Amino acid sequence: MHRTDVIAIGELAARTGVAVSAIRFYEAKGLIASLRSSGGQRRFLRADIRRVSFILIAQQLGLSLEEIALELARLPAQRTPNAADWTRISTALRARIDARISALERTRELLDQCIGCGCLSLKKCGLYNVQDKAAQRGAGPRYLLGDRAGEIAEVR
Amino acid sequence: MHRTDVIAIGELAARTGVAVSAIRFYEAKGLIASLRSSGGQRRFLRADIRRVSFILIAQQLGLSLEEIALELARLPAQRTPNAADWTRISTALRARIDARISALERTRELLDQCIGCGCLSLKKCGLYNVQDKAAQRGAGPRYLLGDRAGEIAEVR
DNA sequence: ATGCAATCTCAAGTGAGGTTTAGATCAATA
DNA sequence: TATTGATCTAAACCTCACTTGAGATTGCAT
Repeated sequence: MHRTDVIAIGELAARTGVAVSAIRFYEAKGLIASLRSSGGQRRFLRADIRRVSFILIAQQLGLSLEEIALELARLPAQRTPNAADWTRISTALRARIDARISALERTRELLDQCIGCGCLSLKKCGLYNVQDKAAQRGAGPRYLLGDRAGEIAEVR
Repeated sequence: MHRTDVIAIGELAARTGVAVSAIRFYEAKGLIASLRSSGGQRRFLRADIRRVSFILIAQQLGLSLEEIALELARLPAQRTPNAADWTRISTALRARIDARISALERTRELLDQCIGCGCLSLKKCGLYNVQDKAAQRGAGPRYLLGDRAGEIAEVR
């Protein structure tokens, strides 16, 4: 039983290593919620420390704040997530990690083929016939291509 | 020996899958250079297809355009890079890929430990200290995220 | 010679993920 | 009680990596 069951924004910041401004930003984006003191200051539940921690971890795995918000929406807001909550969510993260590793391994394989021949075609040694075939894809926001690490940039 | 030894910006765009505007942007940032036609239109060398391909690959590996510019600055600008050039640079990329894979595997291991214990507690969870800043795509001050990822309580 | 797509420049806009600033108010200590 | 640090809101600003728009010019094909 803690003396204070809610914490101020500064303490949440200190406990998570996140700037106060970022916490307000996360709240504005709907990733966390706050109560208010009589004077209008934010008060957070202790469970929010873990929610913010989750945001940081998920960010490191490449999820956007929007994607993180979707995951967090499935967590209980009013209590500390329990083992079942965490298992569900961390299993989803694991799939994400696996996918990234696979993509990187594929890229590495393709690159290895290139290191020998000096081409960057990422195809089987197209050093002298780079000019074949026209291109496939038009423009588009690069961030949309994020999950396709191995497919990009094949010179055709 | 080719009929056209230089190509227009549209062809470079088509051959790399990058938008014309992005190519102009890369040139403005000094990642690639162009000749000009008598009328002032950009003309690129065929080698620039590979330079642009390199930009895309390096981006996938989490390098910023500024970092990529540094690598590209070590490539010959006025001739097609030879096998030795590409071997040096692609070997550097390979090291980068290896590092990212290792980091992700470490993260996965920590996550696996967490999927049974249900912890999301800062001090105990190794995930909290994982540094994989390059995992993100898209814009934003990623370097700040990375710099802060391991620190605790940077509050002003 | 004409038409039209491609290209040009320069400026401004976009979106993610925040930070900074300004001026005002709150809340815990001396 | 007075003060001082923490917090408040709103809006502006920031970087990165581009895209979009406007208005003018170029260059290839009929």
